[in-house]
Amino acid sequence: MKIKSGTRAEKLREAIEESIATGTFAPGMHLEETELAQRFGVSRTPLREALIQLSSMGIVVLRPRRGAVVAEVTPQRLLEMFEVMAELEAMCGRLAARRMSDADHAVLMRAHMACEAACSAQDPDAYYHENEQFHHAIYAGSHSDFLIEQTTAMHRRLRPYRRLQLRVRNRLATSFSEHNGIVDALIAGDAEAASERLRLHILIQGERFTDLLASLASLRARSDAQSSETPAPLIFPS
Amino acid sequence: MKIKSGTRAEKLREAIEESIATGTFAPGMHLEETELAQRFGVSRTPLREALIQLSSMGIVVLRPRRGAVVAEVTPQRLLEMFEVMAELEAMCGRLAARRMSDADHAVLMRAHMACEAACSAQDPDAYYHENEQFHHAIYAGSHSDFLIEQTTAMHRRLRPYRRLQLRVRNRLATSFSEHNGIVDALIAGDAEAASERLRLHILIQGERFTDLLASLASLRARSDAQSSETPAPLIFPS
DNA sequence: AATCATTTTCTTGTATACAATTCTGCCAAG
DNA sequence: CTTGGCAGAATTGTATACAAGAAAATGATT
Repeated sequence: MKIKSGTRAEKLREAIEESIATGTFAPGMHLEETELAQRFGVSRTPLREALIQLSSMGIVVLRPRRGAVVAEVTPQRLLEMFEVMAELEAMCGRLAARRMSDADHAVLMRAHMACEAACSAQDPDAYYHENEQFHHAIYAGSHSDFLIEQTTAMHRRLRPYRRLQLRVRNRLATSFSEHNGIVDALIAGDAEAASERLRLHILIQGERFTDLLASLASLRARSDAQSSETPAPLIFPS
Repeated sequence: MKIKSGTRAEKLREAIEESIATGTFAPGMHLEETELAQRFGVSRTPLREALIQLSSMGIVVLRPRRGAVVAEVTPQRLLEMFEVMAELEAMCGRLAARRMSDADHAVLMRAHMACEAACSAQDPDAYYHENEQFHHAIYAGSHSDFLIEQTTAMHRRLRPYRRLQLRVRNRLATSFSEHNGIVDALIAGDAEAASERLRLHILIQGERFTDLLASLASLRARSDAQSSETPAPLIFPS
């Protein structure tokens, strides 16, 4: 059992991050320090520190003397994020194929089986969770601490989008079948196959998701008449 | 001419970053808020905000209630950082080979020529600067804003190590000859060649540098007798 | 009526004051 | 000599107060 590590700024960061991920704070929304501080029952000092952290993570944009706004993510940018993610995961896979121990394999297989169960049960929420374990097992298998950190951070940043993705028709079964190929390559120690299959696994998610967002955006644009100055449509899961 | 954008926390971050890069603040050193605030002539508030930013960048480690220390980078970790950097640059190269416009090519060639001049003049400082322009031209050529951001951030983080690297014998000439191959692949639009050559270009730097550090570390270990608890040798350019 | 200048208000940036926790040094007991 | 606990000091975390810049509102001028 882990004791929570205090420092309100830390908890605030998580709370605000959550609010953004769930759409309570919509993209483009202006985050006023005084108002947020009141809402969370703290002073402005820890709140500012939380905002600075979120800014470093790219989740909010902090312009000097002009306050903080929730970062807006265009479909184009989201695609670029998934492309980078695909490259990082591919790298994890390449190293993991060469470096995973028997114990690592066991952890991977356990996560893989759990994915299979969730897939059979048609349970997207369970699959979402087990899928995270599965991918993290691969990151860990790379045995490169720095790579693990970078990839985990990126994974976290894309989390809300991934989650939405799993709800589209047949995605669970397709995803699991892709996992099968990835596991085979990793167990066989085939670095190039593991790398390439992971890259595709992620790229496909990104492309599908970007398509989804683009169609949503065009739908919205049609209903919005001519809303004057929104240079790039703001997109985020509900 | 650009006006500097106020906010002391921002300037503080740069100042501290510089002090760490130049070794004034050595790895493992405890950064005391009150003392630093006095030294820079500001209060603790903007100083803390600067430390939080540096923590997000991985340059300092911030443990709750226990203060900030300059991050220690082991040779192992440094190698891992260069490996990730190599992958990012390779990705930039792959995209750039397909996407660079004539204008992009012109910018690249200008930087390449400047590198050649610095190389001929045996001027490491000039080469260091032109080399940055050269690599940034490739990042920009990828036309992926997110990738450009990530790669630039990583480049910045490795900057002090790169700089030291350029002083080893013949490295300038070797580096420039590698640049030649990269430019050829980019102009020819050969994505795989550009990607692979960039990956090697960076990996070689990382490996050489890690070797250098490891030998320095073992030298130090020998002279240090048995210094009790330094689990990983702290490494940073002077 | 529209536009520009000015003043007012509001928000952010910084400093200081206070609270809470951790580290240090000392003393005592084993 | 070591170990354990207990003040005291020192340092970090948070709140509040103040300063400075930006947005908003007001009024004067064309």
